[in-house]
Amino acid sequence: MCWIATVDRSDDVDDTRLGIAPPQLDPAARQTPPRNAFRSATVAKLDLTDRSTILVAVDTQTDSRQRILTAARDLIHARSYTDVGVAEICAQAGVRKGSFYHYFPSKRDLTLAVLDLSLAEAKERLLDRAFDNRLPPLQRFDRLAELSYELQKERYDLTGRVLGCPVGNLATELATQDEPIRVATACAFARMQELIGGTLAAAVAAGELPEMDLAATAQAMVAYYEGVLMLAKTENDLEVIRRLLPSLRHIRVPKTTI
Amino acid sequence: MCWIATVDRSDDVDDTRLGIAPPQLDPAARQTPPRNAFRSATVAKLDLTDRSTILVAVDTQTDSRQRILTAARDLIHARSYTDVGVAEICAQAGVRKGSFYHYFPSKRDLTLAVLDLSLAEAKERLLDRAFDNRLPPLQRFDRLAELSYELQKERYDLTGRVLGCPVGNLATELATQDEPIRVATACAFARMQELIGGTLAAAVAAGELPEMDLAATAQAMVAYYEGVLMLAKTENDLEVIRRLLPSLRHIRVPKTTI
DNA sequence: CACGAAATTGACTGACCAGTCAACTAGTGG
DNA sequence: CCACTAGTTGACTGGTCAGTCAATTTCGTG
Repeated sequence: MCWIATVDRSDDVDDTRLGIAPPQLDPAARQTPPRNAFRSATVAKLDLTDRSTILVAVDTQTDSRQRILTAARDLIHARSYTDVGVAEICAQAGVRKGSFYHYFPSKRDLTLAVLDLSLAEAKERLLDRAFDNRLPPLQRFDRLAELSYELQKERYDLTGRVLGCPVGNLATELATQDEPIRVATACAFARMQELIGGTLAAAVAAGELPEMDLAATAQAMVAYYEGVLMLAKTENDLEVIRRLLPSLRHIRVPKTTI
Repeated sequence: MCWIATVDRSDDVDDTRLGIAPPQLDPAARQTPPRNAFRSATVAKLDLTDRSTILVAVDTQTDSRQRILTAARDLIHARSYTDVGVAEICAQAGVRKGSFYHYFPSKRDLTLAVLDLSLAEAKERLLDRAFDNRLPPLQRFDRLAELSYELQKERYDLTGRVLGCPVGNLATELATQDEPIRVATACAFARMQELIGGTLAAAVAAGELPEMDLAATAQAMVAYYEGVLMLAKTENDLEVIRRLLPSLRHIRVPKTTI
């Protein structure tokens, strides 16, 4: 669904990607915005040669789903899955319960979607930046430690608490009770392990690190990473991260010799 | 409250400590056991010179409190604090709700008592045995890894699940929401850190380990330990413990040089 | 026996839980 | 106008929650 509006050129409009192909835009469409329309605006610079305005394509799809997701992500991260109810999530998202169940069949499905969202965010803001191939292998661990500290600090500044790792928190709370969530969190850890394993392999190939059990060392690093965040959360002290996480680079599991 | 009974000497009676001082024992007390009395027996070897029996002092205090404690310990360890209700704990303990609140003012107070119980058990079955002064320092970490595996296996054989560390589980779930529990779990971690720190100091003094930041290394080891248990729980795989935990001995945080 | 203390019971309180679903609203196209 | 689709509402269902507390039972002592 699409709607077109003209926006004065002086408006501060962000030039973002167009979610809808130009042929579907109808310049003659009505100009009154539908309910909630401006929540998901995307901008299309079309023909500007004889216009003084920018045409804006507005995706009328509501953003209720997204609001539910982000509300759930924040509440569950700050507390726990079981402690945060659907009613509270709806209240924070500004929707009613029926809307919630329109978008998510169950609380668990919402939480699996929250996990996907958290992973996407961690990928963009943490993993891709830390494990950038342009960085020397060992420096990636330092980068990981720095970025992790910064992200935890961000939440701390908002909430007054060290919140720990959203994946680790959910795994710890639910692994014994909810198999799909256990599997999803285990997959998340496995992905992080792969990234670390790739870095370790590069470092060994470059002669920067000695031979070792790569898979086990990568997994041990994931364990250490999660453990440090757990301790920082328990102490409610960001300095625990700063003090302990840089030593991630020294974690080693030697090859087993029979 | 105390009651005395004579027990035939051939009975297999454990020689344990006496909770009640001898002058309070009345040899003429009646010999019929009160309700639930045998649940909390303590043994007193008194005057045996002209007797063929052992006198047993039986504490008549009911064991309802203890049953509530152990029920809560098992349920909360297997699931989570928020997910286990008071009603369910009472059902498993075989008491009614009023009894629960007779012994514990609140669910949180129960959980603090559960933490104390878990710590006492960990001290007896894990920490005192692993950190036995008769063991060479580095062997203590190996012993810690072995015993931890055995204890987790014990729960796994009963429940079909790797349950993780009860302290770490509670910390992760509740640190941001319940200050007394956060503090209690932080204290538990600090105690483990002290034991480890003492072992590290001994190893450094014996020339078995190089200089390092002792406090940070001990804390890093606690983090690694907890992280490994979390991963094993997430994977629901005891072998994760076997593969990763022995490397605990290699964790190092060097002294910071300015 | 009587009495006081300890222990137990369980109905009750006010609140919250995940999920259901008929009714309604909004938008689009014919 | 109507039909259809997408989205929203919120009362309802059957259940659970932590905690309260008067009544009852049990225990120990004199």
